[in-house]
Amino acid sequence: MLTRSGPSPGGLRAGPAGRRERNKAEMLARIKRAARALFCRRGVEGTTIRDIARAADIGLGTMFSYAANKHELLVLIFLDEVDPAVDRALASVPDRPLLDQVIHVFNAIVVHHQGSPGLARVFVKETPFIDGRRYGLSGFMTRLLAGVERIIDEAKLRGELKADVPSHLLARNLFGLFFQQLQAWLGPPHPKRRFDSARMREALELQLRGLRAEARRPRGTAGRTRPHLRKPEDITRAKPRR
Amino acid sequence: MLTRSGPSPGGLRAGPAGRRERNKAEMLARIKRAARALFCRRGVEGTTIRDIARAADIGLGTMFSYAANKHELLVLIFLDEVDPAVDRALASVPDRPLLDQVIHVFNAIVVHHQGSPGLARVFVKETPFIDGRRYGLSGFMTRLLAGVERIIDEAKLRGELKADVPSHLLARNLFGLFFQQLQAWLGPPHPKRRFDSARMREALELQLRGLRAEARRPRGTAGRTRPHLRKPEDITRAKPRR
DNA sequence: CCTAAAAGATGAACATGTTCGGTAATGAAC
DNA sequence: GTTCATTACCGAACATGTTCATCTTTTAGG
Repeated sequence: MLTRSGPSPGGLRAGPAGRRERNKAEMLARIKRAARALFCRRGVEGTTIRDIARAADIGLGTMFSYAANKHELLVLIFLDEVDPAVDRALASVPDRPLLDQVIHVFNAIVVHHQGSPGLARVFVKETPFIDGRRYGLSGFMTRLLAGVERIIDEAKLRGELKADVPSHLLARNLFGLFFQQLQAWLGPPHPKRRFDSARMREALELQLRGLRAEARRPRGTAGRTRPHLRKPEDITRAKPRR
Repeated sequence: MLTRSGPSPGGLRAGPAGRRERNKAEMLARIKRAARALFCRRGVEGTTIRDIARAADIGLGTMFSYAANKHELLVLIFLDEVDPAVDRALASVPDRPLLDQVIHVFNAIVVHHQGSPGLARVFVKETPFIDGRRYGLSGFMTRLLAGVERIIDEAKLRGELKADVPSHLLARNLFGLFFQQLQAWLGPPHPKRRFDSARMREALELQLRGLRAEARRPRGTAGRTRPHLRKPEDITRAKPRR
């Protein structure tokens, strides 16, 4: 191994966290970078662990002390990107009806996945089946659901939603319906089809229907508190076409 | 291969569907029988394709002309059992509120899966990600959703549900919420936990809330058309405890 | 009956994920 | 500075899913 040079003769062992820690962190970063590049270029199944090890200049066996297996490695990488994307979305919830707000959050995930459907497919397949405590997936899910729950609570406060709706349960249901859409999109071996955001909106809308507060409505327009400002599809992303 | 004897000297080539067809069907049956037994005894991951081939007295390569891979073989087997179970459930929907009826159908799947959670785990994981057209999975899903839709329509007819609720969409949502519960049950690597039917009921109940018709109600008990006859949990299974 | 083409079955060979016993680097104790 | 225990790293060896060139059986045609 020429690149990973010797014990670095003199200076910089002053690192505060110890050489070992730093090496480990750097190595994990190198693995993730190499894996991400290869996964993107050749797909998940088209990439062997040997490829990743070679690209990261790391022994084959070492890979397995950083990720239990190939698929979990992908989850690890994806979470690194999805997690801040969701945080950003939660921090930028628009001032609109609850349905649009929830879709805004879920859309952060959809948009990210659209960048690499092949990888997202594996991610969505593996996510419910890995040990949540590892890789902070459990924390991610908790934060996401808590965020949705907060949005719901705020909708209650501004009188858009009935107060007796259990927020936690509703958050879980909404996410579940969203995840169903994700699976329907990425599940079948059609890497082509686009995510059907109109259909997701329908599904979420149906869950919300009847839960809306009925006070202060001028007429009887099916319970909607205020009118939508755009057509349903437009919320997806800036992209003006379609 | 001694058992699969020679060209059977004289008689029984009179088979109406041709020897070839019959052999193929019989072979598939043999594969499924052997695979099911081994999967049950040693688990999916603990069973190799070589094991199955040996048990079924079939060449290794032959396996792959009957099922594209090991997991799809499991789906094939499971569908054989789940499909009639669901049909039976759809044919025996009790005369009760919509929620109980839907749970009755979904419960057929839960009960079946409880018999072998290890296999069910793989089944639930793979199901959304295989080609639906193969193995009749697509037909199964269509029939299941159509059945739920029919139940919903009947609920509309007897005035339990608002007439403007899109039945098809509601059926999909209810199934999606059910499937989420399945994944939550079988997904994490805890083969122990039992299916949380109370939680499923909550989730489905929340989807149904507010969709119920409001006419003919004697008082204002949250829109329920008629009272439940038992406590919610009891619908799950005969088991009186809990 | 004989022959040829088509369909099916087969297992050796291959590819790749994963394990594990051995080796080297690191940090602590003295 | 030396010693020692701990941790990390490594890749050969293994296990197993999957492919494919070859052989066998079946069917159709003459």
